[in-house]
Amino acid sequence: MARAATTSDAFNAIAEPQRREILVLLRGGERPVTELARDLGMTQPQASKHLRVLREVALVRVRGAGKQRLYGLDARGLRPVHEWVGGFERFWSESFDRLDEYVQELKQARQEESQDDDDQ
Amino acid sequence: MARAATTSDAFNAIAEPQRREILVLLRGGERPVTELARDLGMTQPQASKHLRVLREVALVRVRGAGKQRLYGLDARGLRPVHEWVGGFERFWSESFDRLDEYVQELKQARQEESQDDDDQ
DNA sequence: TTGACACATTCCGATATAGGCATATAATGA
DNA sequence: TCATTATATGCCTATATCGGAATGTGTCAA
Repeated sequence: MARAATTSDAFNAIAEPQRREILVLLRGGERPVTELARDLGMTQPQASKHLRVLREVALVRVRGAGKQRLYGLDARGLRPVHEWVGGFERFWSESFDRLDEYVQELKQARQEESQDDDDQ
Repeated sequence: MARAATTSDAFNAIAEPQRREILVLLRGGERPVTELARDLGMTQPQASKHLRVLREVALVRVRGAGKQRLYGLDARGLRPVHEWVGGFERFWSESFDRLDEYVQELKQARQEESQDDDDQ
C-alpha cells in the first residue's frame, strides 16, 4: 500500500506546508479562492485542490457568495491534534527532559567505552 | 513534484498513524525495535523504517545496548507543532465559534432552499 | 444568449511513499 | 570462526500525492 490518504484526517491535512499557510490566512476571516491563491503565490487550481483537502477533513467550510466562494476556518478539527501533541508536553517542557538526555549521553559514552552493560 | 518528503519535518512524521503509535509507546521509556514491532503488530522491517523516519526528524534517538538498539523519545521536535496548532486554540474554544458556525449553517440552508439568491 | 469572471475538476507526469520479502550488517557467545 | 539474535536496507509493486495546463461548471451582467 502507499501512504495513507492525505484526506483521511487533520494530521495528514496539515502535513502540507501550503495548507498550513492557508489555515493561517483564514484566521483573519473568510476569503475567496483567488485571493488566497494570490496571497500565497500559488495558482488558482492549486489553491482549490488544497482547499478541497481541507474541506474533506472539515478544517474549512465554504459558502457561496455570488460568483465567489468564501472559505472560512473551522478549527475544531485541530483540537484533537493539539491534544495528542499536548500529551508529550511534559517530555519537552520539564527540566528533567534535558537532564534525562544528559544522563543518556553519559550512559552512551560510558557504554561505548566499557561496552559490556546489560542492565537495561 | 510529488508530496513533500515525509522526512522533512515533524508535521509529516506524525502524519502516519503507526509512527504516532510508536511515539506514544516510547513515552513509557526506551524500547528495542523488536518489542515495538511486536506490541504494535507490525513487522520488524516496518518498525525499523518508521523509526528511521522518526530519527531523521529527531523525534527519537537511539543508543546501542549490546545487540539491541534502544529507541527513546525526544519530544522537543513536537513543541513547534504544538505551538503552531495552539495558534488556533481561540478558534475552537471561544463560544463565538459555535455561534458563528450556527449562523453559517443557517445561511447555507437558506441558500440551498431558495437556490436563486444573490444577496450574499 | 453571450461574455466575463471565479472556481472546480480532470488528465498528465514525476516522485515519494508504505508494505512485503529477502538479505545485508552488527554484536554476542560458543 | 560459525551460528544466533537483533536491526537495517534494498528491491519491487501499488498507490497517493503535488504541480501544471486545459477545460468544465456556475453565476452574474448586458
